[in-house]
Amino acid sequence: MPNSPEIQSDRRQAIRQILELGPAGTQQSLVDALTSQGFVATQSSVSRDLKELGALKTTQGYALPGPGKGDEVAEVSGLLREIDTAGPNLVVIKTAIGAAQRVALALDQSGWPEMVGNVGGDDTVLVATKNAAAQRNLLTKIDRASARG
Amino acid sequence: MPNSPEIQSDRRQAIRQILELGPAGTQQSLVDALTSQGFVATQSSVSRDLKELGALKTTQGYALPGPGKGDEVAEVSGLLREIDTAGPNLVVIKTAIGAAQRVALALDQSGWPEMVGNVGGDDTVLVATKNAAAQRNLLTKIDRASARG
DNA sequence: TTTATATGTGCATATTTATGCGAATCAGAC
DNA sequence: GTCTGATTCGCATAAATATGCACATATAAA
Repeated sequence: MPNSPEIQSDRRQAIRQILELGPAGTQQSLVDALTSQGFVATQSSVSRDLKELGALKTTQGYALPGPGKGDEVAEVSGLLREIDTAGPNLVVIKTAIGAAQRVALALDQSGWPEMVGNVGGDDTVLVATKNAAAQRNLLTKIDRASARG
Repeated sequence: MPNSPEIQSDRRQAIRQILELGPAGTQQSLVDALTSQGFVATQSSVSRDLKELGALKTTQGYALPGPGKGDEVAEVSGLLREIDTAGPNLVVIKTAIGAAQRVALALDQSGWPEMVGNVGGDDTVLVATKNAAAQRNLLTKIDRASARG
């Protein structure tokens, strides 16, 4: 029953848009909102999507992280210099001189699930990724975080 | 079985300290941590405490809002000028000229439960509070938010 | 004091969320 | 085409969280 990757990604984009309008009280309410937009999804998928999107559950409901909590990487985005990959399991991040430790810490704190772990040197952070898909997602997330930070 | 208000407030302070050390995965883990500090509480109370504290549930677990999401008031704290009360059900906030609407909006978005509602004029916001205790809590929260903002 | 009102709590449970598992689909190798 | 392995999904259910209710205590008024 898997959808094409496109549909999954469209659905997540839709969730992002819905949450921008305001917090969603429950996952079921998101399912309903998605349904009315023509997406087919269950609470299970929404639960997984929200984790993937890094959504926060506030007193009001689910929301996407703004700058600050839940967005640790954005705070150090100014220190990033260059990002590249080496195979499907490694991301190489060049940072400002001496900033690699700080960036590595921020990545650790982000809790992004596609990272297996990382090591910070002086101006380079090596990030181990689970696979190619996780690697792609990680690059996207760093981009998005940088746009905010 | 109610504890004295002091114990409740101490317990919440303890939760705040625990969360500063790192996110708590589940409410039960908080109960255990509290127990080991000599507090008696159940998951029910912790659930209520977390709501009251405005805690966020992130992918990592429960955490307190830093600057940003969940802390809307901090972002406008620079616009606040003077805060006073009028009876147990009204808080009067003087703001920078023309900023009252913005402050009122931030208060709305905060979702703080002790507010029944509020109205923003030009440089004054009137906030209706449920009762004296809610009013006290609200003042405390605004103070805390201002310290961060 | 007595009475009335309000608040905090735990228990039990309703509600909500997360996840193990198997099936469906996709991508690539052959 | 047929494999093999990875991924996504829904179902069923486990796990976690929120809450109605009753009661104990506090607070205020008389």
